[in-house]
Parts: sequence; structure tokens; C-alpha cells
Amino acid sequence: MRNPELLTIGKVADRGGVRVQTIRYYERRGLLPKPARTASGYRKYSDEAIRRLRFIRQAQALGFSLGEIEELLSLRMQPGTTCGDIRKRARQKIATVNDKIEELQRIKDALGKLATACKGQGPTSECPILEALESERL
Amino acid sequence: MRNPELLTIGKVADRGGVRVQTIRYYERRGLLPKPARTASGYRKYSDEAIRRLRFIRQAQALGFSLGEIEELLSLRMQPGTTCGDIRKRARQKIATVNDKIEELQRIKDALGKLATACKGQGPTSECPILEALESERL
DNA sequence: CTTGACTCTATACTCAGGTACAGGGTTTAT
DNA sequence: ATAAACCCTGTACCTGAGTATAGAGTCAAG
Repeated sequence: MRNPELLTIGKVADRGGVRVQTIRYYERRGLLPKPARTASGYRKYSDEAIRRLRFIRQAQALGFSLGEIEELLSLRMQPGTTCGDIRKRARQKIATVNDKIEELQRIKDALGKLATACKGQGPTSECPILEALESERL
Repeated sequence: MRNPELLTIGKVADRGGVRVQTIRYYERRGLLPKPARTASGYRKYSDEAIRRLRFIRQAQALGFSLGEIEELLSLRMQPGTTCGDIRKRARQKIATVNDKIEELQRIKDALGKLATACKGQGPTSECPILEALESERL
């Protein structure tokens, strides 16, 4: 490569904190636009691609799936979209995250009760945890 | 079938609250013992199978994976196992559930902050949520 | 005696989010 | 000039917990 400033897929992967295959996977999924190519067929990127990767990773860290991220990205591109539309997605996500938290809390409480009921002595045949699991309802 | 009391896979599925294929899947995975067969090759179960299915479903509802449930079941079978061994598993599960809750709480807080920062007016180019997603750190 | 509901096996597919090859071509450094 | 380190495509594989389908056999009822 004559051009030392050429952003190859490997460099973008390094700077974006993902693997090369992941970038190709995102491209297939439509999360990253198809980049230009060199004469020999190598993908060449601009800094925009790195920003896009960062966007994807941050959104993932906030619990958005790749499908939802795709939506966010296309929402951003559509002219009429307002900030409020984005906020709405954020609030929907907050609600689903909250549901998950509540479910896990229920699970934690139930497990806690069982663990407390168990003295830790004796054979498994008398374990209240196992008994509860075999019974009709927790 | 001559015998009206024969517990076929379909009946067990109905009473256990799962599908027929799920039972066969559990059998393949070793979660359910291989049942006896009729002369024509139909699986025939005892009530024990229904109790076992219930155990699996309750444990799933408490966040145990099928692999962990397999462990619980084999732990129960091993002679030397005490109630305390089971309680230990329960406590480990409580810890991982708690970790998940904390992670989701972080996510929820971050999303909440972003949603609050967003006035809901104006174009997406000025949306603080999208800006945050493009920036280095949340 | 045939129809419908059930069962059997084996194999493949689903979703998500990638990861791993195989079998090539290209670039860069020595 | 050659080896290391890249890059390309296409395809298959992974985990988890099932679900679906094909093609065949069986059972109870009308």
C-alpha cells in the first residue's frame, strides 16, 4: 500500500475496539455502510466509520440490540426525526430494563428465602430448596 | 392403546407444561432419564417424570440454566451431598443475579440521565442522546 | 377400514452476536 | 525475493433452549 494514511479494516477494528470479522459482520447487517475499495479490493474507511463503531458499542453497552441500533441509526438519518423520537426510544428501553430488574429482583428474593430456609445440614432428601423446586409453586 | 393409564409423552408434556419436543430434548440432554417403552416403541412414563419436569421449570424460573439444573439433579443423586452443597449453589446464583441487577441499574441510570438531558425538541443533529452515543465515554 | 390424533427417528432450523476456517490475493519489511 | 502480516470471499460453526419438518409407524373411534 502506497498510502500510509489508508484506514484499512484492521486499523478501524483496532481503533473501534472490535475484531475485523465483526466489522464485516456489521457491514453485512447494514449497520456500517459499504466502504469504498482500493484497486485491489481492500476496504478503505474514513474516520466516520470509527465514530459509527463507537456509537454501536455505546448503544450496546446501554442494552440496545443490534436491531434496535439499526433503528436508531436510520431514525437519525430520516429528515423529519426529532430529538423527541430518540428520547422515546430511550424511555422504552428504560422501561424494558426496569422490567428485567424487577424480574431479577423477584428471583433474588425467592432464592434468598430458600437459602435462608435451608440450615445447611443433613442429606439432600431433606433440603427445603430441593423440596421447593419439586413442589407446585414457589 | 389398550391401557388408558399409560402416561405417553403427550400427556406428560401437557401436565408438565412443556411441549413434546422439549421432553425429547431434555431426554437427549440427560435431564430426564430414558423412559421405558411399550412394545411398539412409545415412551411410557411414571409420575416421577412430571415431578422432574416441574423441578426443571421451577429451577429455570429461578434463573438456573439447564446445565446448572443438570448439576443440581446429579448433586441430589450423589450419596455424600448435603443440604449445604445445594445452598451453596443457591447462594452462587444469588450473587450472579445480583451482579446482573447492578449492571442493569447502571444502564438504567445512564439512560435516565440521557433522557433527562434531552429536551425532546429540535433535530436529531442536536440530540444529546445521539451525541453521547458518539462520544468517547458515557 | 379409514381417518385423525398420536407417536417414532433423524435432521435441520431459529435467534443473537459474533467467531473460525479454507483457500486464495496483496503489501510491507528484510 | 521471500516471508510475515495483512486483506478478500464464502461458508460453517458456536452457545442456549428449544422448534420445525419429513417420512414413517400406531392407536382409538366411527
